[in-house]
Amino acid sequence: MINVLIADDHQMFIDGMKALLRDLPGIKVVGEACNGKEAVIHCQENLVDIVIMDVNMPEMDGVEATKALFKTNKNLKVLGLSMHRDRHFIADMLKNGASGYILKNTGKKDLLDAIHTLYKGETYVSEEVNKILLASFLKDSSKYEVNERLSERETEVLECIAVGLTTLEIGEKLFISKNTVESHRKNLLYKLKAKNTAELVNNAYKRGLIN
Amino acid sequence: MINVLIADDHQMFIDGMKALLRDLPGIKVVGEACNGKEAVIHCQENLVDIVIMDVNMPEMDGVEATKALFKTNKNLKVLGLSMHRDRHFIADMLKNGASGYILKNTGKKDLLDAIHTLYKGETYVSEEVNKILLASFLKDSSKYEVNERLSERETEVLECIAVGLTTLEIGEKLFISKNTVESHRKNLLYKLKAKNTAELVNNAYKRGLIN
DNA sequence: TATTCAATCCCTGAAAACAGGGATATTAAT
DNA sequence: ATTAATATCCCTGTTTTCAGGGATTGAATA
Repeated sequence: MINVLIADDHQMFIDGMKALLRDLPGIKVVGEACNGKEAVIHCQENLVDIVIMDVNMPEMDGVEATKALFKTNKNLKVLGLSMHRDRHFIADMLKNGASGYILKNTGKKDLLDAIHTLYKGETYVSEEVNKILLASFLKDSSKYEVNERLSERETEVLECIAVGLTTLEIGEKLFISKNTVESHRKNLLYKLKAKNTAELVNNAYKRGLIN
Repeated sequence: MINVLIADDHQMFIDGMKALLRDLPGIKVVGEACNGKEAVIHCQENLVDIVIMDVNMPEMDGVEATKALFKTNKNLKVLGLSMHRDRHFIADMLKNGASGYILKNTGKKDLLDAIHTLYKGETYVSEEVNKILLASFLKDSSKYEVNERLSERETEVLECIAVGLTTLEIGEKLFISKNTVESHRKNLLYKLKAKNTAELVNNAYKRGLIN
């Protein structure tokens, strides 16, 4: 019997997934969580084999939750799940201990394949995810890799930018000079490969850095 | 027997929903659609009582699809569905013929309540949706209402802004003068109540105008 | 028919963002 | 001990956006 936990911030998705897995032999949904924190707590207190983990969640996102889970329990398998076909999420999840990744626009078959593959101790990525990873690899292999993970400060600045604050206003709010904010801005543009503020916010959404 | 069609752009959500409704007496999922266009076509060719319609979809969104469906078949009931708790979507759906609305963060119970209520010919909005509508009503009742619906052109410009094009570049791409683009920009800022480009993109995402 | 609305075009001046340098202190990792 | 990353601060000049006017056309609607 494979014990599965579902972590997603949309109850209806959880309910649907539970119904999907309900009648399947060998699979049992033993719990649900609407954010990363709940997922981690549940796994510490109960026996869970596989966590189906959405990446974008409030409180604690899927990447952080996976990292936390992997630290305490190496036997636990995490299956990453997201709407966005963004390579950074996929890479972050796999780097931090996830054993598989599928997109929400793939269907039931891929999900079941993934669960069974993970339970055997192997890695599963759906066909589309594989393409994304391959394309990403080919593009980056020759160049030096930029650390696209944002620092705490950068994330703060990003959030301020998104709600419409100007550089000066952000400086006042965070008690730093406007020059500093401009530096963070530059680094954000670089890291998120954006040409201007509009694209910055757009890319931040695409990567789920804002919700 | 209630014949249900599910329209959502995420296959996994459709599969989950199908599983959820599978074993229920009196309900039968007779079809699925991954965009508004498919939903409309399916309803023209098959007998459908209720369409569970996601708002954010490619090709043709839920609002447009509902409008189209309502023109040809008044007996058909549409249940609006979205992740975002944005009052504009809810209002747009209900104004254009939807008989109910629920959010994806509500669970199975609300969904079933909604389906049965709609089938009886009544209107259903979940508790949370009701709160949103009430708050919206209280806020707007005294003021004149701004038509926040974007024109086609404005939507085009919005999309260009989001991918990082400048006013000049947008003008070149859409074969209009930069002055015209600036006008659209101004109207967009006004309609989406944004102070600048960053907040504009942010609000557009929050309302699901970009995906 | 009159009016409203979308879409187009035009202008100016101020504010903000962007490109592009450079610099220092602290901390964490190699 | 050195390096790398983070966070901080500074400057200049150019480009872009924003706020604020105004105007015309055509289509749809009341």
